Amino acid sequence: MTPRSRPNDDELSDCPTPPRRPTIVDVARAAGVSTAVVSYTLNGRSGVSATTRERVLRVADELGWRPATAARSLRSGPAAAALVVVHDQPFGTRAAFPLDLVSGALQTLGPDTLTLALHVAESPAGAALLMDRWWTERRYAAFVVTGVRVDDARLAALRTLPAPTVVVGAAADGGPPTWRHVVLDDGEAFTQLGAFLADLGHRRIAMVAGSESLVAPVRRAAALEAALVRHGIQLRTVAGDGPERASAALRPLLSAADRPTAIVTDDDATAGLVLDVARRLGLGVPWDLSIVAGTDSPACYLTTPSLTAVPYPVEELGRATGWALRAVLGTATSRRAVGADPVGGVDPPSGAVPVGRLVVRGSTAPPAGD
Amino acid sequence: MTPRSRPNDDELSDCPTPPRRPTIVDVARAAGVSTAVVSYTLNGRSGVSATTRERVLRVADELGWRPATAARSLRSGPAAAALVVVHDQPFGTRAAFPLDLVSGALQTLGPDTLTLALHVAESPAGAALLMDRWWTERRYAAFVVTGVRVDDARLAALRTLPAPTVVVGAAADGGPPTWRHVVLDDGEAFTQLGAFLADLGHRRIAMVAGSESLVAPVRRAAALEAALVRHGIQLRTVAGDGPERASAALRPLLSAADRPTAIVTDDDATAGLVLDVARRLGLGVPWDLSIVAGTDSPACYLTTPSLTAVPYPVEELGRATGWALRAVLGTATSRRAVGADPVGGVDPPSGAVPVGRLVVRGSTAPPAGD
DNA sequence: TTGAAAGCGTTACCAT
DNA sequence: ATGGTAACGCTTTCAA
Repeated sequence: MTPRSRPNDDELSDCPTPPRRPTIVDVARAAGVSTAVVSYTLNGRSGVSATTRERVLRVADELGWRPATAARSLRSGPAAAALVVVHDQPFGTRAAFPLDLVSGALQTLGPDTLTLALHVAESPAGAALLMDRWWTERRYAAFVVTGVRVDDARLAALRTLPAPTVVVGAAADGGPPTWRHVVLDDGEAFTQLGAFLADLGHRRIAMVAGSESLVAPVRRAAALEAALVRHGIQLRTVAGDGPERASAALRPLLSAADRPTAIVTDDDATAGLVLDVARRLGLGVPWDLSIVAGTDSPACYLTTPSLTAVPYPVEELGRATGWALRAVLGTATSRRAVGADPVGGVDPPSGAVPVGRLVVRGSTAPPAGD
Repeated sequence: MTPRSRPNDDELSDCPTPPRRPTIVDVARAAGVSTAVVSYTLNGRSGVSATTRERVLRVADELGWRPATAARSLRSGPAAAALVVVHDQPFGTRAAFPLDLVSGALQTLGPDTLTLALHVAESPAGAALLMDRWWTERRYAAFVVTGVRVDDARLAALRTLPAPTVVVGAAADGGPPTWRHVVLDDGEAFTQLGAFLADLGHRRIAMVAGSESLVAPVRRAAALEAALVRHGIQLRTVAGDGPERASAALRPLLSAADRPTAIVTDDDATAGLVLDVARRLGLGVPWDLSIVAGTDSPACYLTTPSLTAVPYPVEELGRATGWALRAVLGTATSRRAVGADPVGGVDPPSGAVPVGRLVVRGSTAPPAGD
């Protein structure tokens, strides 16, 4: 019943060596069938009688058989995708984004279907280089790109490979047919935010913009500006990329006679900074100044007062990314079909991921003179 | 000169299909040598004449040859390690830790040598399951474990596999010979912190502890307590795992008549919370209350006043992790030798990673009655 | 329904 | 110094 471990195994030294993992050859021998039958069975394909299938599965289980990734990849191509995170600036508060995104993606990707690995690169160009290398080495079957830059070296590289790609948070279209876009409807959210501030009575509004090399912050600022214009308000924008630049810009802005009564930031950390600068200048929040963080996070309710913020549904973005990943691997010149059943909710991949309604906390109020 | 792409390629449909990547067979044919010579050349092994080597390298480069990961792994075992991050609670402020750690590890790991992938699991048990699976599937050659729990399912699993493992931030020893420990000398740092506070004149000191299921926070609290005992001070400790528990514990603590004059936290976010609660209670920081964050981060100088903090050298921890990874893969029943040259600094892997001196900012001062 | 055998791309051993 | 070739573990025709 117990098969000999290997035919060409030397008899002497099998005690100290760790026992070889069983292969389908072992399973086939133990089950008294050929390897083809085992392969068919283990991949759930038709053409195997029920009794044989059951016996093979039982034997495989008893032997503790597990597929060897490398052998499988050699024939069928890799069954993994990668997200290469660009580690430009030291990670700020939003640094958990990639981890949360992957966490969300796992909810729509079964753990068996397709695995999503995270890697780190120093720059977009470095990330592009890695993806190029890993694609030609057939290490990954697809890639996920987040934090898209204005002229992004990664997208340029992926376009020429061309590898199945999921682009998160950039434009809703473009790229080869093997690309999918996951978009966040933050334009809509910032439009609503504009209306919210205008309705509160604010007329002098400023935005501390995020990095102007990043696509999403630019889009968000534009959406807010457009919304305010519809209320006859002109948005003042100051550069806010990094704490130094932000506080340098904030001090004169908040000291001036016609200082804004409301300030919107692109991220949560900068909103905290605004709060700090305001306090140093003796401005009461929210009475003298309203503050809105453009990206909600746990840090937003740690401050005094807590910060009104635009939600940032990273997990849902991740779920959508999972769907998109299955889509590109279905579409693409893919080397292996993705598994059947989705794991998480039954959401079919719809349009943009909705942001949801502004989270109003203590940092916003009507302007003082109202 | 240009070799035919494949011998058994059908002649008709090679326009639309993406051209096959060249293999060493192609290189061998083009260079007029055998695949063995090509393999030896590309792996930089001796036994190939200089002229042949040069020709082979040139041809391989012209053809754009890249090794196929799967084929290589099939023979030599995987050349990648994985860090499975446990995503218990939503990632807070320290969430960037894994990313920064990997970033540091890349500095001692060449990109070609060994790649380090990041994955996410829902729980320690889930992570253990994944690592078990991926080890038996021969997907990864080694694993990195961070954020070690008191009874950690991951370590138990890794011990039985047994897989080469790098344990970051737990005890300095233990485990099979294929394990390496990367330890942070935060015990020393917290000892110094105790002396610092005592020297300032503080006598009533409290610590808002981190999660008691995590090894590192427990050790840090113990170090502080021991240091203070040597100064005749008894440390009061309150549970601080999560913002809710922390603020629930802080309010009565800071309202009491014998409230502490100094508070130490385990992490940065909790320190911000302490600052907030103190402010609401009308306590001036640092005059009425000194605050020290047990983990420095960019958030620590965003507050008013900025927070005195214990440094947290994650990148250096990462570099040490890189070294440890090379060590376990040298030691282990490893399936492939790790590459030769370290990339970053020439640091030989010494003892514990030093934390460095306390970063004194605005949140600490002698107690009021002094 | 099942078996035999040909790959997949690379490495390593044994001849030459 | 170089060539031939057998693994590595799995998938997938093609026959039986």
